[in-house]
Amino acid sequence: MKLTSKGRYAVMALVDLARFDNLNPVSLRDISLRQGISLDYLEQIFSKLRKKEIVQSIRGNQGGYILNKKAKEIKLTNIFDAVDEKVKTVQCKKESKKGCNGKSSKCLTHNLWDELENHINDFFEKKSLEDLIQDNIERRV
Amino acid sequence: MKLTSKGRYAVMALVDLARFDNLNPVSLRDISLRQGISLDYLEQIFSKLRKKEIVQSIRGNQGGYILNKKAKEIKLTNIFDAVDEKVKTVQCKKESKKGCNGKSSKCLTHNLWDELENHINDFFEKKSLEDLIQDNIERRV
DNA sequence: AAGATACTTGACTATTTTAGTCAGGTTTGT
DNA sequence: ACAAACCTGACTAAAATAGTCAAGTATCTT
Repeated sequence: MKLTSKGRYAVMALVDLARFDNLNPVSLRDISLRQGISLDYLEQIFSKLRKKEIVQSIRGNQGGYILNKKAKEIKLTNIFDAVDEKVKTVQCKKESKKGCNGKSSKCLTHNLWDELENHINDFFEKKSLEDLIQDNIERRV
Repeated sequence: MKLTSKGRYAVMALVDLARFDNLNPVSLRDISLRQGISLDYLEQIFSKLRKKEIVQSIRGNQGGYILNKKAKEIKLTNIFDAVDEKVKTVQCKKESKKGCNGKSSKCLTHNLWDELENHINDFFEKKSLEDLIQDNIERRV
C-alpha cells in the first residue's frame, strides 16, 4: 500500500506554489528547480489540477500558475482526486465472483476495506493546503 | 494508493480460517475454493504467515493450518507485516535529493506523510482478527 | 508399506502500473 | 519578432503485481 509519486508531487508543488503565491504567478520551471521534479511531469500534473480548477494558469512571458481558491479551501482530497490518486482498497463491484456484489452478499472482509477507505479519506478531507503551509512555517521558526 | 491483493487475500484467508478453526486444521484447498483464491498463491501467502508464527501448519493427510495465537491477539498490522504489505507514503531516506534527509532538512510535506502513515497504522493496530469475525457474525444474523 | 493428501520451495512470467520522456505545438508579454 | 511559459498527446523503460508451474517433502490413513 503506497502513495504514488504523482500524488506526492502534486501536494509538494502546491505547497511550494502557495508559499510564493503572493502576487505574481509561479512558473513550473521554478517549482521544478526547487522541488527537484521533472518539468515535463509537472506539466502533466498541473494540467489536471487546472482542469479541476484548483489552479489557474497565466500564459505568456512571466506567466505561471496561481491558486484558484484560498489555501484553506483546498483539501488534500481535492488534490488527490484531481490527479487520480484514489484510495482503492478492493474492487468487488463488477465481478460478483464468489458472491461479493457489494449488496446482498459481501465477501468476508468487505466492511473492513470500506472502513479503511473512510478512515483514510477522513484524513485527507480534514487537511487543507493552509494546514500544510502553517506546519512548515512553524517548523521553520 | 491501493491495497495489494496479497494483503487482502491474507486477511480474507485468515478470517475464513479462523471461522472454521475449531478443532481440525483447515486445508488451503478449502480456503481456495471458498474464497476463490488460487491455491498456489495461497501457498505463497501462508508460507509467509507461518514464518511469522501467525499460523501453524499440520502436514499429512487431513492436515492444514490452524491459528498459532488467539484471534484477539492477531492484529491486522501483524498480518500485513507478514506478507510485506507495508504502508509506504514516501521514501526520502537514501537520497538526500533536494535536501530531504529526514532529519535536519525535510521536504515540504515530509511531516504530512508521516502523519498519514501513523493514521493508517493506528487503524491496523486496533483491528484484530476477532473483530472481523465478530463483525461477520453480527451481519449474518 | 503404499498411496493420498497436503504442505513447501523456488523459479518463472504475463500483465499492469508507474514515472516519467519526448516532440511538437500555442499563447502572450515586451 | 522572440522568448518565456503553458499545453497536449503519444510513447516507453522499469518496477511491481499477481499469479503459474514444477518438483519436491512430510505424514496420516489403511
